[in-house]
Amino acid sequence: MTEATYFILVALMQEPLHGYGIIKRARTQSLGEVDLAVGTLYSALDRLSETGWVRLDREETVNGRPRRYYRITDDGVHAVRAQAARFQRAAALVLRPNGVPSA
Amino acid sequence: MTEATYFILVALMQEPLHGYGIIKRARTQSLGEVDLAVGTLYSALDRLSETGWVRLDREETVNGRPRRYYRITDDGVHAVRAQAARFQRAAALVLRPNGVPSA
DNA sequence: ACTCCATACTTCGACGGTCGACATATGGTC
DNA sequence: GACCATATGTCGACCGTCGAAGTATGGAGT
Repeated sequence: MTEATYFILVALMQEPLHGYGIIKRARTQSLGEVDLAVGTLYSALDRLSETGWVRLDREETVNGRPRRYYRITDDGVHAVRAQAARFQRAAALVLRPNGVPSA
Repeated sequence: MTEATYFILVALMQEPLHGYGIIKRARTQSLGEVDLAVGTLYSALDRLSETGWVRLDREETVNGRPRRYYRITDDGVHAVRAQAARFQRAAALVLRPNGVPSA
């Protein structure tokens, strides 16, 4: 899972959001480190819909223009937790150099 | 920094290694999760040499064939520590949902 | 009024990194 | 003799990221 995908899923863990809302939440949650490009977001959202980690929650019409809200699925929650554990282990290799396999 | 780059740098933190040794160490350190493809490794090593995070340590000749050992630089150590901290924060968003910015 | 910015979705081409195959070579195991 | 581990390197294909352009509204500043 790429970092972009991870932060999209994390953003959706609290509540369903629309595309632009995901970009904003990822930015604040990463303390400004992750700034998703629109191209990255929408293509990632398409991919996530196909894999079933995210699905369309509802569609609103604001000012005559559609606003699509996405919701994370149970599979998505499972995937993001697994990735968090991988990040944790990867970080531990450097931050807590105990238990590092010597070979 | 990509995950491949991260695990290459982590592998080199203990001691200088040659290409194939990096692949093996990354595999054991990641508990089998990261299996660097040769194409990924050598192109990443070229990039890391250019950015100055890694440099050629020494060159041995074994069975008439060259064996190149790479060493991580101080800049490289700094970069990998910074990335470890980012991984830690990313993981904490999911594993310790305290202190998550609400907006 | 006009400009600029934030909000909001979509598409597209360029770019960068990853992957696996191929090439090449030796030594050990089955 | 076949196969695998060791070992370096190149190449094209593929996939994900990026930024720009297009489109559109509402609010703030000049």
